[in-house]
Amino acid sequence: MGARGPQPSLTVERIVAAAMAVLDSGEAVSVRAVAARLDVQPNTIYTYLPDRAALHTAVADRLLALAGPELLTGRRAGRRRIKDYAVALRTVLLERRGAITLFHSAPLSGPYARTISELLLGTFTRAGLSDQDAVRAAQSVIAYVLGAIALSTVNTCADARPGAPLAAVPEPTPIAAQFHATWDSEEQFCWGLDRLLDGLV
Amino acid sequence: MGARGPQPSLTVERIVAAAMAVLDSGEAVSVRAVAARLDVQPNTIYTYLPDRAALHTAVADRLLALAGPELLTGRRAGRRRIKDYAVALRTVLLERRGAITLFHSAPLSGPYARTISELLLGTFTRAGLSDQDAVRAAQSVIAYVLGAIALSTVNTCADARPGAPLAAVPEPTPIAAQFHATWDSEEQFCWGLDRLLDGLV
DNA sequence: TTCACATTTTGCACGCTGTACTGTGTTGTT
DNA sequence: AACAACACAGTACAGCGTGCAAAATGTGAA
Repeated sequence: MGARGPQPSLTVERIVAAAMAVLDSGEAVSVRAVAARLDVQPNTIYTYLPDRAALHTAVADRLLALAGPELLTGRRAGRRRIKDYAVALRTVLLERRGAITLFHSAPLSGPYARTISELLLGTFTRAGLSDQDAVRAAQSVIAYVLGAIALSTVNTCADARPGAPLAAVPEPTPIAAQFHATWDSEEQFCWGLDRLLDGLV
Repeated sequence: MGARGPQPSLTVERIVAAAMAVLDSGEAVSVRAVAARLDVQPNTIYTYLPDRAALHTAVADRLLALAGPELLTGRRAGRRRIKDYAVALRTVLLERRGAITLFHSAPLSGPYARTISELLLGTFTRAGLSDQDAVRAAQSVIAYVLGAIALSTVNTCADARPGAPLAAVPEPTPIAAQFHATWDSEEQFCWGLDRLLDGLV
């Protein structure tokens, strides 16, 4: 039965690994860049993955795994577990330029994404929330975490630009200056996450 | 002094308006699409804006304005104002495919972004928060709102794809099915925002 | 052993993107 | 009238995702 034709030279696994290498090297995760790293024509990728979005989904899933889903298990308090994983994910994503954008061009449908959803849901139901509220809580946490990371990268990448601000901007209030200076602080990230969790559990 | 050379045929204002028209028509906001709508060569845009990121920043700022910053003022409770504006922004961004992505490729440095920052900060300080906590609270709210909208669009756009899931996925728990079905619900959005605000004020 | 066929991989191509460079024409200032 | 500043077009390049046809390659059946 089955496998006629030349032996496949790649696997999805190897493609994702190459994509991770591309990401680590600072380049964008394009189909062509990944193919080049595998010494293969770009089209070959399409034998294993339907399109670029699938590639992005797979890499995003790998990043979720890299952050260490095991942090979401164990005997510590559920709240502590969530914070640990969120901080680890933040680190993983901020260390790689362009990593967070993968989450915007591809759905969270990979196996690790599902695992993490389940773990989050379990944590919240064990904390006493109803099924529906657990769903809402988990989605809220994910929204906050990914949103915060996205804003942090967007605003820190941009401050390198000296550019003219398009329109005359009035004096930034002292408090507003502080506002724009602290986007990428881990402490800020944790503070907001703690306040959200205050409302959840 | 000043304006030598031929009279400019465009303004940043007209460019942003054209970009909004492009966005409303469902196309992506590319330099070329905007230029085409203005019956102008793509390069002409660069006379008025330094690069694509600046265009995106300007359009993102316009979207923030379209949501109605006046919702953030007035005599109603601060919490209510925040919720009203967040819901309006959500609607504005979800109505336009690709709108949220503008916030990921461009910094929030436009005048309306600053205005909204100030209004948020004012709301939180008036609620009794210290300057530092107001900064943190405002950033947290922005992170949640933009993150939730991003996840909502990513996951609803993707469900249209029938595609193979890359790897054998086990039975989705009933609760997990619910999880993936409610990404784009306004009620879910408000619930999470309420919980966050519970922790903030 | 030979043939047919399924399957991978390639080569080529198309249309799209952002944007750098060069030249041309218009304008206000000297 | 000459000049300098400026807007704009034309051309071009390198990159992107990906569709399609042909070639290479291996296995199962005859």
